[in-house]
Amino acid sequence: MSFIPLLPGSLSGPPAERSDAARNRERLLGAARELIAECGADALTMDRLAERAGVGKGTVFRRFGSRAGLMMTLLSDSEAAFQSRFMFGPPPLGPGAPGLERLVAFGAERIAYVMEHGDLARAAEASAHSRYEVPAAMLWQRHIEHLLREEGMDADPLLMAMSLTATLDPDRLLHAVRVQGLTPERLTDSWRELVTRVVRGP
Amino acid sequence: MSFIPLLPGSLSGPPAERSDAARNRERLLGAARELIAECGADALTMDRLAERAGVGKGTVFRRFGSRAGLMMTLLSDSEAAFQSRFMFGPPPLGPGAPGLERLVAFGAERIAYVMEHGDLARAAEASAHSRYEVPAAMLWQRHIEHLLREEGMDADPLLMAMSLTATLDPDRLLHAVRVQGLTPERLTDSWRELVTRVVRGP
DNA sequence: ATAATAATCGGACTACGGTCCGTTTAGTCC
DNA sequence: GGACTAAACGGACCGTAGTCCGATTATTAT
Repeated sequence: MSFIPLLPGSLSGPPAERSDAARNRERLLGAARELIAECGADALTMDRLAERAGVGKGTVFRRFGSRAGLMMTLLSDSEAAFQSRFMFGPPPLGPGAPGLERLVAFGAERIAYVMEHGDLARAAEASAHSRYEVPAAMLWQRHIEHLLREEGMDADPLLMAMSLTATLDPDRLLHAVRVQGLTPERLTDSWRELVTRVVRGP
Repeated sequence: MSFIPLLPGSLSGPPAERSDAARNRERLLGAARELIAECGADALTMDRLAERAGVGKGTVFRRFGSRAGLMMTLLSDSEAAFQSRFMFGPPPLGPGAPGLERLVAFGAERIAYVMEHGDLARAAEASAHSRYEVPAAMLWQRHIEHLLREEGMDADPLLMAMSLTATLDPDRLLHAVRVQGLTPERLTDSWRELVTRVVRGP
């Protein structure tokens, strides 16, 4: 018998997850990916998901809280990868390059990210209350603010970061590309112009 | 008998509105204003509105198409006033002032507008499909684009206008003020900084 | 006035996100 | 193994936006 639990057991974290709960979470994530592959993220309803996964509707909501929460869970891997790239990865996205170059790279990567995971990202932030309190969104904004300060931005970096973040909103970007027919390259070029002008004061 | 109809009759416009339809539209608008005055725009549901106005639910939707359409109708007066102010009114908002000053004034007025009609504006653009194809929003964006060109903006004025428009999104502005506790003055100052930097290239 | 017609009306109906609560079951302690 | 407890389960239920279609009514021509 071991007195010391060998791995994530009862050490201060949430009291672990019951086995049936874990099993159902996997089932649900699998079913969600299937449905999205078949019909797209927009067509995924919580009822269909529950049916496909063979669980009750209540279970879906207990696991993910809301439709947006489910979408965030589905995105969490690529989201975490993105975060670690701009926080710890190689320049110009990661630390080591000048702030302006990092800002440009950040926008470019973010636009590419939205082009790839667009519908999911949109669905993930389409929550009724507060699309702006999603931890990921707050992190991006603080990151932009940090880079602005690093570049000597004197005029209210918080609000400048907010404006720049608004430019990268998935909903807007997807509309620009899918409805207006603009190319991602053009969006990226415009982002470069924008941040350059904002950083270099008038 | 008169061969020529004396007023808005059958002259090319929509074939006029039946009297009961007009009466019901007035009833509905009145009831909507009452409900909003009592409980706020967010608490206005189409069922309650129909009940208060004493009409069927179908009538509400035939008149306004959707909840967002109703909100747009409620806003149309102040919206039209705003539009004519920045298109034909006195400087610095209207023509006569330099483009940059007009841009600054536009943002300031828009922020004030959102502070006053915020919930309505948010509800009006919260339509499922395409919040960006609302005629009013497209007009603002083209106006900003026009002012940018006037100031000699060389770098993709259309997308720069899109970014600036994103900054003025009612949802974001309301969140900044009501949740984050920022003051409208601070938003206005930041807008001034932003457009100044964007217009004066690097 | 009457009939014909086309628009309007009303409310039952659907789809969806989200909640609630009585029932079941996994983990634990004896 | 058996009893106990807290968590998980499931699906009935709710509120809401939006649709549909048979019944109604304003309007116009005769």
